[in-house]
Amino acid sequence: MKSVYDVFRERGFIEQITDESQIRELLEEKSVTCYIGFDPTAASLHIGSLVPIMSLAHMQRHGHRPIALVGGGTGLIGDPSGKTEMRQILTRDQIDHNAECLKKQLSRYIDFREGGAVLLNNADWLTQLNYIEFLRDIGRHFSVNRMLAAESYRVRLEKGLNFIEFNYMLLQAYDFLHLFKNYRCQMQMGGNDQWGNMVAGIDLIRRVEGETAFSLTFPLITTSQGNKMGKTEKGTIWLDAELTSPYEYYQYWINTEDGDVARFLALFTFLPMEEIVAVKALSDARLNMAKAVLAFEATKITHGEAAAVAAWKASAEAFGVRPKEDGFFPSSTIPRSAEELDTEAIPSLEKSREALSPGIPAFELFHEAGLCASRGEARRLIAQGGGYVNDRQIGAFDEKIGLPDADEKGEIRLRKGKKRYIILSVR
RNA sequence: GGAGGGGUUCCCGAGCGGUCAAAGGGAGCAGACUGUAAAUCUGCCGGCGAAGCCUACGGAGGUUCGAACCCUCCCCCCUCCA
Repeated sequence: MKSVYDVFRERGFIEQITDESQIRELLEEKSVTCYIGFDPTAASLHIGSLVPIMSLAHMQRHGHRPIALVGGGTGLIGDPSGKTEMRQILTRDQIDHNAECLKKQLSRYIDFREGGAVLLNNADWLTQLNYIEFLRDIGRHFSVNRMLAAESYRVRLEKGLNFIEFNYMLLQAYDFLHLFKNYRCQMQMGGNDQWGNMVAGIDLIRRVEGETAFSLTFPLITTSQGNKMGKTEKGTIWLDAELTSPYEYYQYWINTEDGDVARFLALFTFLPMEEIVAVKALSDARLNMAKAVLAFEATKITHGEAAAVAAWKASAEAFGVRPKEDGFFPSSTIPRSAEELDTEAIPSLEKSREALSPGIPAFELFHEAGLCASRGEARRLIAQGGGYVNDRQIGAFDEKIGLPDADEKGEIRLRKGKKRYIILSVR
């Protein structure tokens, strides 16, 4: 059986790693406890956290013990990076609330039940620290000279760095030490920007405990366009179904750029690599089959099978079914035939008969349906030919939309451009 | 604490008394082309609207017929000196 190390390697999870051969051996031979920190700055995680999440899931699947660490302590100080943003000082209550939400969310991917993964909040120990003690016990192990030489600080030294930010490394290193002592956590994983902090933690553990710990960083995942993942017109793609519906989530993935499909399948699904490799042989429109599989599997992991099927049905209804060739991704549970498609998962809006019978000007409807941010935008959109009713281009911005436009199911399909649908149903 | 430089529309960044809803770029949206891809070209890109009005250039006042642009105070950021 493949070790989780091999899995990380072949699926593209590894950017940097401290001691490759030792880590490989360790992961092959025994159950290892590892941790990743998550910032509780919001009540939901987004796509940017998916790589860390998937890595923890892989760890658990291979018999290791993941710790998801919510950064409640650092959240109390406020993440000082990013000078344009106000330092958001979250209250303990907010942090606790967010931590609860994150736990619930992470439970979809990782099993936190007894004996499984562990969820911790570093506020539990960081807020208990005594400054003088901390300086004497921990601070003395850190060389300022060395910290200043670190790559992660060098950039900041030109732009300005305040003391809180400078301390961040110590706190994170202390977290690692704490987990090492109390949970025998030997490995930290995280984004590549965390490398310096992780190494500081390893260093601290060596100095205080005289033992060796490890770290592994993930590459910063960008699209082949060089963009950060998870940003669209509507903003962040969240993992919470309330914030980003499964349908939208599915749509995000199915719109993956050609060059990213195989890489994303490896990172964001559990499908076997042997099947993913086959994608490389696909090109042009046939590659779209793989995008559908990616979208389906990714949606399934985050929102469950039923939601994924609903998103698939709605997408197939709106955009047409993408054929799957026989033997294509046998491990995927994506629907293979299009029997009953429906539009249930497509965002919808209800309107009463009375409201619709006189007809509503198209631009007002587009605005109200949330397809356009303002009436002005809706006017422009329609004037430029980007507004459609039931796949018919709307001629004038104030064209009346009403009951005659409804089909036998009492549905009117509003569309913005090629991709965004809203179903208006007559109540 | 002292000296200097800054805070402009989603981001970067011009503007430095009227012609400024504010150049240019990026992002975004739409159209054409397509494969719900990319690239390319074109148009749009504060709100409400028929002219016009309203809200915007860190905050609060002031000078002016008129201020993003001048003055005063305040807040924040950066650089150098202590």
